[in-house]
Amino acid sequence: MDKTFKPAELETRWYDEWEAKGYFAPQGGTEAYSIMIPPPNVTGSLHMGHGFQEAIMDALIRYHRMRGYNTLWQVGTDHAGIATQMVVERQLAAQGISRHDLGREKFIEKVWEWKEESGGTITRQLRRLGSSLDWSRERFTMDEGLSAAVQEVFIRLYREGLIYRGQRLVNWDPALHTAISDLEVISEEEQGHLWHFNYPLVGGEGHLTVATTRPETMLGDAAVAVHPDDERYAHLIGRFVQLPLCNREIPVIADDYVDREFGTGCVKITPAHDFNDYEVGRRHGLPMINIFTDDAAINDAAPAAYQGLDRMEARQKVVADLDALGLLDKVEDHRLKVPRGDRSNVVIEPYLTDQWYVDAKELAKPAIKAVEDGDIKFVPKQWENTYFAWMRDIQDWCISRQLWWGHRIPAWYDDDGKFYVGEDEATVRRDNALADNITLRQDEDVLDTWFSSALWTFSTLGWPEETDELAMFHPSSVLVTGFDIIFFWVARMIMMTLHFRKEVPFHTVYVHGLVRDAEGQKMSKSKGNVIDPIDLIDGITLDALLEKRTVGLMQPQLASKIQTATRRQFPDGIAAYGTDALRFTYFSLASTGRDIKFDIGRIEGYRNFCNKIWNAARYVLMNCEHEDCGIEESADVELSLADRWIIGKVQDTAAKVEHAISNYRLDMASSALYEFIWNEYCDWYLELSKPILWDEDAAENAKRGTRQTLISVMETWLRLLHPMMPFITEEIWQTVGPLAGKSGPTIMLQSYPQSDSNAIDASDNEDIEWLKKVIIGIRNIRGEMNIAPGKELSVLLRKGNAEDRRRLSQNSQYLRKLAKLADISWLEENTEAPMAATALAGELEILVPMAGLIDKDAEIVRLGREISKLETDLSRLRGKLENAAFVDKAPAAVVSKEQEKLKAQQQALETLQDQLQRIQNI
RNA sequence: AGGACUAUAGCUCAGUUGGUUAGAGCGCUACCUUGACAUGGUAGAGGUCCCCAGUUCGAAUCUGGGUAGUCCUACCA
Repeated sequence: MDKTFKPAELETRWYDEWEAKGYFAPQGGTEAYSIMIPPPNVTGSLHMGHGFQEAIMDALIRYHRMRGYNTLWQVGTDHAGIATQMVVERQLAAQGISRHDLGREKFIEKVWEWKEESGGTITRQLRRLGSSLDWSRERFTMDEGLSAAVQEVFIRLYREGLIYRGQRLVNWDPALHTAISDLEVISEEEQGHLWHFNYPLVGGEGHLTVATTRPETMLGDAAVAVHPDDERYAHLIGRFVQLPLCNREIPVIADDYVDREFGTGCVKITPAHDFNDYEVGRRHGLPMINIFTDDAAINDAAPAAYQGLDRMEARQKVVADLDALGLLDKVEDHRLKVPRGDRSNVVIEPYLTDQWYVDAKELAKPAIKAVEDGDIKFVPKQWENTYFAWMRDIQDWCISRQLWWGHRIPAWYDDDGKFYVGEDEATVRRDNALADNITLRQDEDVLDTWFSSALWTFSTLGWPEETDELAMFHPSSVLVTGFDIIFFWVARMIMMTLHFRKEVPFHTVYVHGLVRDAEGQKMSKSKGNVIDPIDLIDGITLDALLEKRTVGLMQPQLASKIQTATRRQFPDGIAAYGTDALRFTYFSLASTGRDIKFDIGRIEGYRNFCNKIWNAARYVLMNCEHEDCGIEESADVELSLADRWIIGKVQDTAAKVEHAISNYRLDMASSALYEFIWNEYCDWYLELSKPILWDEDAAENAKRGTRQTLISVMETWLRLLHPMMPFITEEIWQTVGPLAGKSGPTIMLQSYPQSDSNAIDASDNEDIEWLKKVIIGIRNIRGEMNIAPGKELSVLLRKGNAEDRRRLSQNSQYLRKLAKLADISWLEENTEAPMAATALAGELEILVPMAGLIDKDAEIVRLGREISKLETDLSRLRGKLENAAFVDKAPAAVVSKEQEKLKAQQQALETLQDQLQRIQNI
């Protein structure tokens, strides 16, 4: 084995082998465990959030697979309607072509080409992460099977009256020319203005002043509203005002939607261009005057002077014209929330169109109940509130999109605009007895991407067929996802699955945090702070990283700023840390209810951990390979104290890991393993094994026992660690496994260690703790007194009880070796102790004679520090115990524990004070 | 406007039902290339657990009120 761990080569080697041998496929068994991957965008690439999420899922999957569940991790990708179409359109635009130049059919061909070309990126990256996905069942949301499921769901919902077509105000994206759902609109506060206009009253005297942030919409005004109880305007209700620029008269109406306190208390009502006004308009039977084209330019419903102007040009002209007429009262600065499309980033317009809707209210009812009843649990639980809040006030879901890439809506129109829903044109004709001479044309629109993702848990398993996979793996065990798509995806999956399967899609929703950069900023291309997980695995030079972060920016002027920041943060680029280190970093940060600030220092630490593991294996193999490790049942072995202790410790660790994973606390599982492997197994046990293995006088069965323990405990923790660090554990296990008597082609399919508390012996633990205390006491003196590490010491022991004597007699070998002692012996009663530095282990006094080694003043300082620590501690303890209320009311066990502590500390203090005095008196 | 989350060492974070001397990693200081490992070892320094009040014998932990930050939802023209 190499001296340092080199992940690159063995990772791909093992992944290829696992995949080729089919280990990722379900292995059979009666109890199922399944996870459906949140399908990434087929043309996308992996980001840190994916990396985090996949790592969590893979650990859960590997853990359950090893525990003998029939385990399926369903893989697949999403067609991501708008996102993908935009990419292809942008490519075409670079060649000066629009999708309309190509026509629908040709354009869709292009998209499929692009999918074939780029679709492998993300799946390749998923493999690099070690994800044990069942590639043999890979699905795509526009597969034949999934498309059939989409169609089935649409038609059935339509027939049940849960999908309908209607004319409503929608969020219209004037750049993409499509409706989008409320969730796809991002509203953020921006600086704007509030314009105050005077609308003259019809019949002469005076005017009403209205305020607006969007002056151009006045061209579509249908009324002015005041509050019904507003005395200022009560007498005007029912009269008319002259709508300037338009030569129309519009009524003054009363509606309690109006806030009397805001502005003038008069609101212009534009029913076709504002969601609130739309409702007011409906209540009052006002005309819906649409003044926009699809591009949000002014259409011919407006006065000729404005027709054809873009909305922003129209805004300026309206303001200028009103000003010219003396009707502009004033302009104020005003902060307002501006709605923008999450993809296009252009300002969204409320726009009156015909669209398809899902009656979400109806579907939400059982979906709410499922969570209320605990059929679905959120981890952490607080997300249930978020879910309820949204579901209880859910709005109908606009599912049609005016795009070409997606599932086309299975509806056909005749020339009268009458529509028919069905599988295909022929079926529609037949079912509706439509003559051949009636022309039918299919709805041009496609469905929202999330419509097909909502069916993901069951459509991937073959629904609407009742397949064996559905029976076995549905409902899935857990959904691992970010909170950002609880509404987009999680809620809709719950609704659709309950409706069509009458069962939940998953039993648990594990919601993880967002991965942010070191400053806590969201990672985004435009911020130039994106880290590609693959670059953490393979490493990347500074130049390549700079290139990656600045190429293809939407706003190229940001490039130099990004370069500066990148150079500052990664002056030498990024080192190659390997997949296992990256995964372990994710786990260590996966605590609940908290976003992750990605700190490069963490991954470095876990890279070192990999190296530690590697070298521990080298040590173990060096001592065990080609040696008798006592793997036969009948082997004559004697286990040392250290052997028995570490065997217990690994069981203890197994219990901790099991508990942590069952609570989705992968951070706790990872830290339990880290601490055990590094601080117990490597730091102590490997050291404790040396006195036996290297002692020529040691009995053969004792050596055999230690070898057996070395190898079997390592083999056990390799399996414990495998779900988190699949590669390094597999590589080492290949050699270690057989030496421990295990057979099988891969660690992946070995059984997961089940903790056995019988293996834990309390008195062995105490003995080792005692040993550690004595060794640390001596090392402390050594370190503080600057005694050369190689210098062998002669140490005396004093006081102490029978247990101390027993422990010394049984463990002096360990002490000599680990504390580098020439000699350790008891100071006989009545013998004068030499001048010495002192350490304490309970009652036991450990004396390191000073002769020539120790500086008197330094020891005085050291003792002084120890003493003052004890004194602070003691005064706190005394205060507590002198408090009658504490002694009376606290549980007896707590009180006696404090009393014992007090006693021990007092004794320690006295000892040290004596010692200090003696030294001072020299 | 409503709601959620966060605040612990210089940095990134643990701390499960209130009882620890408040922990880890990184960083820092000193010493050390000892036959697994300098991507290492040994020892050490470093904390007003955001602030204020309350409950309690006892609060980092529970309650209330602040402060700061992050986010979600709904929005006033």
